[in-house]
Amino acid sequence: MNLYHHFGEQLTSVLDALRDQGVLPPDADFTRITVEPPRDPSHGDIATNAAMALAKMAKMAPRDLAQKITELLLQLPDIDSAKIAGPGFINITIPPSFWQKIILAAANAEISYGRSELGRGQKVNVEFVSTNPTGPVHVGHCRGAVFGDALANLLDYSGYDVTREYYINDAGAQVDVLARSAYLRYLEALGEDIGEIPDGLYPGDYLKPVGKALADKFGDQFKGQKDAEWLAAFRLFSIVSMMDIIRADLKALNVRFDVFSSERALIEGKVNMVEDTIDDLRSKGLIYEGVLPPPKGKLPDDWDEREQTLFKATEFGDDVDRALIKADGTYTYFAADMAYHRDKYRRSFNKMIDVMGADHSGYVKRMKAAGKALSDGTAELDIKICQLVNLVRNGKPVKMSKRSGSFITLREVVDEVGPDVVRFIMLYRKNDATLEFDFDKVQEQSKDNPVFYVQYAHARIHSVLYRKIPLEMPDLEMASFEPLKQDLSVLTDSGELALVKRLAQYPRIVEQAAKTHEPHRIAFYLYELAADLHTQWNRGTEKPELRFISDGNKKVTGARAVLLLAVAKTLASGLEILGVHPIEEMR
RNA sequence: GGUCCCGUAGCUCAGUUGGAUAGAGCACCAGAUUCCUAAUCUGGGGGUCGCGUGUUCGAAUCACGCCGGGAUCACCA
Repeated sequence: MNLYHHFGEQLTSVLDALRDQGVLPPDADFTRITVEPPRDPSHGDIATNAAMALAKMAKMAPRDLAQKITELLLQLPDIDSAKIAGPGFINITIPPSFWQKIILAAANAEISYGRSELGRGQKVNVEFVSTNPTGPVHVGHCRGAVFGDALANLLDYSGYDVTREYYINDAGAQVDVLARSAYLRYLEALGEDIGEIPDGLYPGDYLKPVGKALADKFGDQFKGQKDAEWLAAFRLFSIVSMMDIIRADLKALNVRFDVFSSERALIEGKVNMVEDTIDDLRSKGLIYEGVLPPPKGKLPDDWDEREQTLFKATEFGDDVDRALIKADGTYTYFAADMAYHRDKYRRSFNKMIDVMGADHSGYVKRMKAAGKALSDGTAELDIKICQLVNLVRNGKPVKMSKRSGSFITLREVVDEVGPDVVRFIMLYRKNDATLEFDFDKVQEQSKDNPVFYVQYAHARIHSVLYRKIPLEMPDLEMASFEPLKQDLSVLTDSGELALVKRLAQYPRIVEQAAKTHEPHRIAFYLYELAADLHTQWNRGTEKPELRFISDGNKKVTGARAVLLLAVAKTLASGLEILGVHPIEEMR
């Protein structure tokens, strides 16, 4: 039940009528018309710019056209008043009966109030995390993991057919390093003294169990053998082990995937898909052998000018053409990624979203160029960049040193503060703004902590509906409670109406968040809804007649219970999109 | 130097995809409150939306140019 869609349709019917009357030209364009809440609530419930947007086409002054529109609007049901304001805005107010419908829509368990059919079942692929399978998930990937998961939830909630996908980068040099590191641990498990892990190999303890497992599996048959003997087997075994760890790490954060795609499989399958992709592009005239100009400004000291196989990325908006084959003859990461995106496209994903870290921002243009080239412009590829997260403890930034292996893992953070806190905080900021994660603040049980604040609102309602009401007003016990039979016309207090109006915004917020691929909008909305709830709760301490449980007044309490139910369900719905549990009591 | 992101109240940040007098939290100031529907409440001050030009009925929002901060910059992933 989207208020603004409803009245948008009403408005369209009025405009159609005006077109039939000849007031508007037959080809009048309605696309610039908005139907939205006015910034200042005193202006009314709904505002439209229709008269201003159409004034030129109608060859009328905006206010004169507004007059014609309002006359027809006032003949419609569910419109109390329609007034012309300012340069030609039309401000509409709607009657209490309509607000009551919204409360019921939100309170009714049968309807998912915020869901929409925006996506119309369209397939969308959300690719995220996609970290190298060389160790546990680093805390730096936390944000992308949460963002991608929440975005997928959001799109699913908005009527898309969503696939969550992880691209395993198991074909580059790193996985060879992984295999060599595992080999050392294998020797260690066989009782050899391996000393310090040499520079350039992965030093982490997490490879010890892998070494042990390899020793159990292969015995000492590879001891002292050349790497050609064992490299491939060790690589495969290690990658599988690392993916087990990564999957478990992500699960701890309640992040889930539908599909794991392997980069190596693209190259080593029956058809070499990377080669196939390059052939494809070549037949479109988008591949050539050439020499790239060195980067402008400072020249890398080991700059080596040479001819390479290049993709004409500049034809699709990139700044330079991009290399596909490395000096050693293997494919670049980009070449494989093109093949991968072509694969997604061929799996009929016309809508793709890649979630990347800030360190990949330089990669966006070439990937978008690739998306256009591979789909002949028919695929929509959006790339979301998650900015850095700065960890803070005791008021000081947490320093991390990759070299010593003392990096902080996703698992450590989740174990310390819990998945709900990590998720909410990561989403309580726009994805392209840097974020501060303060271990002390995010665990604080006070209203300064937005996670606590929102969850507390939900718990408070639960306490009224499921603890207090059964004690004080057994007739309204939730098990047999019937929202439809309550008289909502008694909800007239300003704080109650504020809650209702906030509830009415929810479908619109979800829709905007889905359209812009910005789940943080949900988090901010939930904070505001929680604030309205807490405010009304607090007013009850001053004025007992405003308490949700009104002494001895079953009628009022019943109506307020419907409102609380609506607020709780909306909070739970939004939290569910964010992947945060709507807890029922504070511990 | 190129590219991308950011710049909004003292601080941390929203800002309805171009709308009316730009918002919230913290901090600050002034009151209330020791009560319980547990983990305060109410009110207030505070702004050149980095700067400038342009686009139009209308700009924090769009375009271009500067300034400041961050990320990144053949071949890695």
